[in-house]
Amino acid sequence: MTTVTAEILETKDRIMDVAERLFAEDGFKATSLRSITQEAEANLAAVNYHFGTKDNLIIEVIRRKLSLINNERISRLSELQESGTPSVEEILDSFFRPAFEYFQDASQVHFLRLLGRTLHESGDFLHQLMVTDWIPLADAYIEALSRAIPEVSREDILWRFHFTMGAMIFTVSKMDMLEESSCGECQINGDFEPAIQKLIQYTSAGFKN
Amino acid sequence: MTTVTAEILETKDRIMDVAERLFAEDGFKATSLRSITQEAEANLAAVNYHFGTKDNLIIEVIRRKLSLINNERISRLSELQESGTPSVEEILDSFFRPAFEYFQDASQVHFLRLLGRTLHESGDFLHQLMVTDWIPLADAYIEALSRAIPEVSREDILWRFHFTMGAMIFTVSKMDMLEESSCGECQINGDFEPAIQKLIQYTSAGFKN
DNA sequence: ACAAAAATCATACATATGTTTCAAACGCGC
DNA sequence: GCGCGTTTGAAACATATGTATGATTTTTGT
Repeated sequence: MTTVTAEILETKDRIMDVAERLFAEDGFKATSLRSITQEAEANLAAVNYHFGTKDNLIIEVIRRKLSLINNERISRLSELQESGTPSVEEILDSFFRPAFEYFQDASQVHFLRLLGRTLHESGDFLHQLMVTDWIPLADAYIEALSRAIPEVSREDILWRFHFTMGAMIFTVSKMDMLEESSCGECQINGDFEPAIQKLIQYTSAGFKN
Repeated sequence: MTTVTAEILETKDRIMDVAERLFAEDGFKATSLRSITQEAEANLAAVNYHFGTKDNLIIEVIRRKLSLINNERISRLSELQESGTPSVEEILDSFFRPAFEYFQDASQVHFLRLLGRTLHESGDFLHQLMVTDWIPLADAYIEALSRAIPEVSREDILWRFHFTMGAMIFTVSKMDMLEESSCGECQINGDFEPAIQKLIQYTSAGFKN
């Protein structure tokens, strides 16, 4: 079956959706295939049928949306570079915004959280993702940033890019922390715009010394 | 036995040391008690005897050093505040430095990595640590930062403190990434001073807009 | 309508896990 | 040396896990 019924999602997609959320909430290792298939109303064997192994499942889960985000990043960065040398703010905007706004559906925040968690785990599957998906992207951005602030040494660019990743990842994966208790003022409510603005303001200031 | 033999560590300490490293390397859930006790040359039952449960083990592992770091932070912050209103740089220095330099032994970087990983996991034990150890500390620092830059709204202070945590955590838990491949220039070699300097420079610039 | 392919299902398998149990060994004060 | 609390030891328990296996149902192409 390759045609999609409008009402009911394919088993494969249901599994990926549930896996995405559960991996994000409880972590990769702590999430059992049984809890995934049960909630997805699929058979346990379905995950091995469609994905082979659990490792392959999370790889496909991450890649299906990360590739969209990263393609959008590259696309926007290229567009910026066509009309001159973009500013640090413009570069960072093209990096942050796709991650936040590509999925306006607030439920998709699970994916961002999963991404953040995964970057802090050291599984073998992560290394594969890094090499194929991350390093080329990072190189393009470091190059662009170097041109935007040539007075900053390449070593410092790398440090600050690293810091910036940390700020962004922590923000997306701990967004619920910001919404609760100690920070009643900063509500998100599915509107990421303030978060993006403040993140750009903070990180661009850090970049420009 | 409560007296410590100079040569040989107590079983309890050996278990904690190994657990700290393995939790940091592979994650909490992925690290089995058997792999810990085997490497610590202890019996499997020893962990349950000394710690009760696995959850309790990681709590004790984290707390034994985090409390030292946090006490040092509070101590340095208080000292700063005794002689006037400290600058953002001084405040952040008192926050970062204890985490990096409290353990000059380079092997203790495992603890920092564990701390970073743990903050991105959502176990029940984490919430307990947050309430008792983290929130009071964060409040003190947010208060100090508010006084250092009164022109910045409290909402922005919270956002920027959040970003700063992300930058720091990602740095300590991914320090090996900085040391390899894409960043041949930035070597650490057990000397955290450059990392601290660059982190302070970056985050203080972000704070001061 | 029918046969081939794709997908689903119940179930089994082998293993790994945290935890418990209870006996043996050990350390120390007397 | 002895007795007692503390610590270690080997093994068992109950359960959870990822994966594999065939049979069965559903879908698809013709």
